[in-house]
Amino acid sequence: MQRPDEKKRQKITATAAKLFATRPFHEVRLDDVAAAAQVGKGTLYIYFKSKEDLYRSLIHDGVMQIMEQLSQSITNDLSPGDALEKTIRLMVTFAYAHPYLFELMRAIDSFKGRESLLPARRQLIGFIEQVLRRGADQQSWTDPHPQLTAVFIPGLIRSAILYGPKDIKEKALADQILRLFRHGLQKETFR
Amino acid sequence: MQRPDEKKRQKITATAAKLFATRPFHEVRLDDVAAAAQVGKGTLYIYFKSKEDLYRSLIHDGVMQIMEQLSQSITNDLSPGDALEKTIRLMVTFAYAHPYLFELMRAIDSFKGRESLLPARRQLIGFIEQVLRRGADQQSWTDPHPQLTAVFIPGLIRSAILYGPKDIKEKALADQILRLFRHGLQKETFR
Amino acid sequence: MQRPDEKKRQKITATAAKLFATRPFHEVRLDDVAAAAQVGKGTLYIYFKSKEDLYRSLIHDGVMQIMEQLSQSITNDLSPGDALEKTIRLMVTFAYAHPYLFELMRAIDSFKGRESLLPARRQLIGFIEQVLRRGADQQSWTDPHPQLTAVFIPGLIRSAILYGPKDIKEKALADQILRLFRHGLQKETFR
Amino acid sequence: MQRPDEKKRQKITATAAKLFATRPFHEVRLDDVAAAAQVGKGTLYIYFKSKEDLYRSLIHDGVMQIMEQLSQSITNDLSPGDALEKTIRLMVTFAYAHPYLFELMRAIDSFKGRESLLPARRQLIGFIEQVLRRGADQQSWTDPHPQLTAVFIPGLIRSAILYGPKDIKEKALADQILRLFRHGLQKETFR
DNA sequence: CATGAATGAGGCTTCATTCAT
DNA sequence: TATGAATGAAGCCTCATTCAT
Repeated sequence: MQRPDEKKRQKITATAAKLFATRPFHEVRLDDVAAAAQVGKGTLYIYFKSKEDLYRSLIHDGVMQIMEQLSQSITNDLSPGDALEKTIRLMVTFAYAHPYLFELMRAIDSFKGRESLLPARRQLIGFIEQVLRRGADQQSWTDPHPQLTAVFIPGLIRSAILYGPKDIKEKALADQILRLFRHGLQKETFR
Repeated sequence: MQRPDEKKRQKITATAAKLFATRPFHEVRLDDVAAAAQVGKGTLYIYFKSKEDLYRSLIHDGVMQIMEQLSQSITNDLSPGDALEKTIRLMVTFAYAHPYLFELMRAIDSFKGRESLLPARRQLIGFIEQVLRRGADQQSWTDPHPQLTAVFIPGLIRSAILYGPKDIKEKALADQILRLFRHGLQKETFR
Repeated sequence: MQRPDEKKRQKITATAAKLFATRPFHEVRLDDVAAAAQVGKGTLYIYFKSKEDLYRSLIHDGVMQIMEQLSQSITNDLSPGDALEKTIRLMVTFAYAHPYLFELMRAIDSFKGRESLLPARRQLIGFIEQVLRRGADQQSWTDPHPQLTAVFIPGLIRSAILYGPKDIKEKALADQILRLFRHGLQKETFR
Repeated sequence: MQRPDEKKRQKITATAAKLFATRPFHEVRLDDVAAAAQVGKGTLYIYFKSKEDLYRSLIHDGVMQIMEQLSQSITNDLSPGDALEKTIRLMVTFAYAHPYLFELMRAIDSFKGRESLLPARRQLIGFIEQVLRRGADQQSWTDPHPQLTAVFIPGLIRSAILYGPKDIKEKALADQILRLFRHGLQKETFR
């Protein structure tokens, strides 16, 4: 990803992320992106092939970052329970550090070439699924549909970030998700 | 002389829902909507103020329908557990019956007048929250953040519908969500 | 000019005149005309062939009315000076009685078929020209360009009505025009 | 890199003036303006906010030009009579040099924001009025309504240009107007 | 004759993309 | 590499006109 001026590329990326998160794709004008990033409009086309390419790059880069962090942190020597906890905490932390990413993923799967932008997301879901499968295989828990549960995790984070109470804290969110996965809503006495 | 026709409005609505669900807002052409609905382009503007108004109406109508079904089905004589189960099953059923709605809600919250279309969604979330609070109040379960949990429910359904395994069945999805809420992933010995 | 319902036709005409005088042609919607005239939109097409036909009719009818009044009042037994005075006073009176007409004539000559709507105006100008020529022929006055002077008269009235001081009275306007024609701005002593 | 080009703006202005003078506002297509000016359609919007803005600019610029010429030529050391003559000759000359302007002013006062474009016109009328008042003050002539007479002058020119004999010459027009202002139609014995 | 819902041609305008500088 | 003026395809929307009732 070494381009002529990596600094400038990142300035564009950061600016664009903000704008794309704030309004829907079709309301973001490249004029605005360029102005906000303090570069010429033509400059955008030096770093990105098109508006859609810029947009996809944002998502791709973001998801790739989570993926990298996950693959580094979630090693096979962790117990399945620890792996799941770490996965969730790491994703929640990431969501708070990159408040735009989950909002951005909003429309990602709807572009014409739907297939072309799933890979990064698929990888992420696949990774989570493996964590869940390991837990089921090792009988740490039971899950008839780990593939389904895997998509639940980003789904929960996204809905919390976008629609949840504004004052919810990172730790509270992670705890609540973990609580759900550990023992649902049931009374403490079940534990 | 013809009177404004509710049938025609619904034909447009149904057609538009399909198209808006298939591609992102900015890729849906009103020409196509009109053609698919077999009405003139101008006719759209008899029933809807603008493209965005049409889009918002779809969501609004859909969410309102869920709301109505919920308010009719979820009565206070149900036990909290039954109320939660019924809520989830009803929403999942609705999601399968209206495969476009959850897809549509994708971008809805990003339009300029964000505030203007949340009401319906807020109502829905508020309703779910009440169900959850009743359960907590009556000590059927414990939930430190019912407002957060409330947004989880549509979030789970949405992520399953959009990104889950294509062959997942309605019952399996509802069961999985219920399982999660009832006792998480745990076996007796979980952790 | 006997149509099915002459009352209704006149109501439309009167309403349309007001609207066309208030805004430029392209800003007057037939929807508005119909609503203001309290008739259905389709009804307009019973009385007029098209929007432009409606517009032209307004002018045509108005100019024809002036013409009729002029031909009745300005007879050959009048002295040229009296004829000119009567012509001017009559036109000014008409302008005050039909405040919209001169405003309406604004754009009349610019439509595609420019030639097709001049006739009424030409007749009017021609009539005034005859009055002027008679005065010149009978040596009541001198005018090297009676055809030019003829167009001056409606031009003066129009500019006074549209751009003149709002409080100018009918008599004052007629007097001022007559004064100009009689002895220009020159000092009273010339008289 | 190209800078916004005053030349290009003027090319557009000149072209548009021709077209707007030829047909009424609503029959002028911006496509045609762009094509005739040999610029892209979008280019129009770099220099003008909208079709109406383009139109108004034409008038405004034109009236401003007359104003400038007048303020430069009509100085207080001129006798009132000379000032009036110069004013009229200058305006007539301008009308012949810019055959479109008076035609353009046709509909100008009817747009929604009527107030917004009168300033230039008002200035012009105000200027003429001053010339007339000076003459009256210095007893060069008598005029009970200089404000009315002031609007007469552009009114006369306009009607002559638009409706007068096609072959009338610039000098003949100015002479005729001057004759009118100097001593009306009278022969020594008029009336 | 009267109506107003329906139509669709066509306009204005936007905005991603290009390219001369 | 960087710029932003220029472009023109394409969309939303309007509104004169039609026609079923």
